[in-house]
Amino acid sequence: MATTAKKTSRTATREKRRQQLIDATMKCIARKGMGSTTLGDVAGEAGLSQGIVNLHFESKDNLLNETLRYLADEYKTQFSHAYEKSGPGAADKLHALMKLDLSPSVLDRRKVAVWFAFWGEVKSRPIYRDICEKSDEYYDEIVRSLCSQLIAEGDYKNITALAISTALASMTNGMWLSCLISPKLFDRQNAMIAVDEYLHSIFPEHFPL
Amino acid sequence: MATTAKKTSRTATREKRRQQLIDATMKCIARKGMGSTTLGDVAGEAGLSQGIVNLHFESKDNLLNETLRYLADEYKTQFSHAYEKSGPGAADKLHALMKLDLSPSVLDRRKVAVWFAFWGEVKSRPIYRDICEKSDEYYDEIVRSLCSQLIAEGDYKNITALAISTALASMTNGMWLSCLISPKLFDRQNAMIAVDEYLHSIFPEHFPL
Amino acid sequence: MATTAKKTSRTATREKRRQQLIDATMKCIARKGMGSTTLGDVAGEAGLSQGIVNLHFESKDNLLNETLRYLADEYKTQFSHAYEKSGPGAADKLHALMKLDLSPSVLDRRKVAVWFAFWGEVKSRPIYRDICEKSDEYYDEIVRSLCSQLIAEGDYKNITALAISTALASMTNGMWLSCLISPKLFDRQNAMIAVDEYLHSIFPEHFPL
Amino acid sequence: MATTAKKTSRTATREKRRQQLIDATMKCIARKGMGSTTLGDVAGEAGLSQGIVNLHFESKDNLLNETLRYLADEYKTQFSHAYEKSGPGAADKLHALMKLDLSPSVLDRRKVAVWFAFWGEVKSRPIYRDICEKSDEYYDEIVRSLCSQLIAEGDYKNITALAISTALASMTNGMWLSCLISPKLFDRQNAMIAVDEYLHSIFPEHFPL
DNA sequence: AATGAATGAGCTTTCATTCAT
DNA sequence: TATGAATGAAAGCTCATTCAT
Repeated sequence: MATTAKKTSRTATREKRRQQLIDATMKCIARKGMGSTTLGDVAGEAGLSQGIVNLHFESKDNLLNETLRYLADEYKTQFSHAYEKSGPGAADKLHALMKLDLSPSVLDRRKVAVWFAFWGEVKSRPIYRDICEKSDEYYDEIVRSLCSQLIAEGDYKNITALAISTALASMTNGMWLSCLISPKLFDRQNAMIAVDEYLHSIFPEHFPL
Repeated sequence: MATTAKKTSRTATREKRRQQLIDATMKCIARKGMGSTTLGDVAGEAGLSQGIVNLHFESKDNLLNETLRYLADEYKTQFSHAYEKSGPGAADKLHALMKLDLSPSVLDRRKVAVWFAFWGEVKSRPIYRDICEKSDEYYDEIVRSLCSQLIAEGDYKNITALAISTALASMTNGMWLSCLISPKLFDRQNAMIAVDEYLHSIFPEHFPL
Repeated sequence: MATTAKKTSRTATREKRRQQLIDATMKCIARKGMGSTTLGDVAGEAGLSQGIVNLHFESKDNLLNETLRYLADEYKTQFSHAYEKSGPGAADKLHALMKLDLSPSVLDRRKVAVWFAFWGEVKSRPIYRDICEKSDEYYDEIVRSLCSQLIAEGDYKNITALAISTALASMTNGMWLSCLISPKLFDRQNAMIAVDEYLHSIFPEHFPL
Repeated sequence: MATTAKKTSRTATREKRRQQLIDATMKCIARKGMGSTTLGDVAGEAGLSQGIVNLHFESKDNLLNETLRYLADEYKTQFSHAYEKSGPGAADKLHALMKLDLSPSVLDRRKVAVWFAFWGEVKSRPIYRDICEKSDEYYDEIVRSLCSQLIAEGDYKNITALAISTALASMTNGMWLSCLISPKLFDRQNAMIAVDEYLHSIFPEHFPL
């Protein structure tokens, strides 16, 4: 049953409007870049009027903060989901997480562009850093813990969970950059192969070819 | 060669000014971010007057293009230098290149911030993409060729040079991101260890522990 | 008279709302100044919703006009009351009126601030001028007539009622300004003394020390 | 000799530009009121472009502050001048000061409108209050001191210098209001007569009719 | 009658660019 | 070549007003 059926543009839940504007913001950033995205662009993209963003977000800065927060939350949700839904073993989970990072829903060039747009301002905007750092910490910790489990389970010597989780996280992020810069050249499959080979070479027992 | 010989004081000055302004631009971008860097900031950072940038670069867009070009050239120079100066073997060279990417002169948070600032606009500025892509291609090709050599030399099966070079390049780029976002947590040594472990696991003969 | 009799609850409500909004307007003007008072502020001060002012006053201009009219009416009421209630002689009445102008109910810094806020726009808003002028004329005429009476009654030479009423009216208005600008320094008693001394020096017979 | 003869509009002393803009600001405030004066109006009045005010004053607030400061300084200058130039006796000086307050150069309706525009915001803008208060204190002190001198010189009993100076200062300020509100009715001569009569009634020896 | 989300004109402010010196 | 005052387009933001509920 249609929840509340067709609503006119004048009435929408506060939350819905905010989400609509955040979506529009991401679209604009992906298309025009962060520096060239104006509140007018965002409003236009959402099919609403000039003042709408300030009405719902107070300021452009706040809109961008919220957009980044949404981006991080959204990723976290997918991450948690992938973690939960995957097979019970640490290897299954680790693989699922790597796969997620290279899946079309995450590694979408437009979405990646938005991430990079924010990363590009991280140094000069402490609040972006805070949000990204918190997000990364959460992610790193889980990956590291999975690596620790694998090390404990297998006969792996001379490797540290920290080094591996660092390598893995870095690798996928670096691949996002490749996708951004050389979309033509970038090959999702090859990327996945590179990850798989890495996993195999480190944890041959858990990740046979 | 004549070009590097004595230049007339006039062109020397001109070139010097441009470099001075590019340096100022990078400093500003690192400190304030790309979006907040104005031509006034750049001129001020260089200790010169308002109109100076337009005088030497015509437009802001052009200044930024030239700055990115400089950044890419500078990296290329260091890259070539590391390549030439390193031991004769492919393994030596590969290791030297990886080391370079994590060396303080390249992996400097301020410099990384500038790279990310440009990457953040790559999607919306084809010219940035062109510059970055060209740079990456050059780099990837050399790394891939080194990997190919190692594969040919050693008894490595089931691995492709492409996957490895992809992994390696991605890994260091991803590490730059960690340095940017979590400078406190980021550990250059651990990063190097992660790379070394990876190289060892892939090419155990060439990279013994 | 029917008008002041029982009103229908609807019109009563309507009148009450308008008064409530006028009161809120004066509070806002006193606190934030005329230039910074928004309809949102007024509605908020009244504990009502955004659109309420336009509903009851059509426009902001109209609200301000009505507020000034109310201010003038309110003063006129107090003025008339002071006039009627005071002793029968012209001297009594004149004194009562002067006293009123310096009484806490009239010379209240917040209220004075509102008067000055409107006076500040008098030059550019003919309607404000009209309202103020009408009010002043009424007031001046009565004071002048009282002065005339005193001159007729006493042995005062060489003075004109016009000059005196001008001086008196100006004096109290000027004192309002002192209260506005130097509330700490301003002394209501000293102000009254100044007026009394003036009256005594002009009309020694009617205003003995 | 022409100082620097005709200059183009593009080049003017910083100080001159600022003054030009302050003049334009006063004109605009007098004509349109403070609330309706935009930076565009001011720039237009000065025959310059949009951004000019922010270039020279940083912000609108600052422009207004500086305008009030100028207004106060200008008055102080005229005041000091009148004080110095007048006859040696306290009576001469006092009379000169009163006359100044009613002279066309001070009591000009446009200028008065500007004063009232600022006074209208005094309550809500502490900085305006500061400026006005400082100005008033200076003025009051001199007038009071002149009154004290007259009291000492003459055979005047039962009057305090404070009460008189309060009355005098208030009177002229109040007359400004009359001029603002009822320019048609307001009569400079009658105003001066009112002041003179007052002075005569208080200090008959010093101010004979 | 009352609400409050939405509008859009108009404001202040910023800043790349121009240009007289 | 360099300066820096001036320009003016464009941005973010405010707010009186409208209107569906």
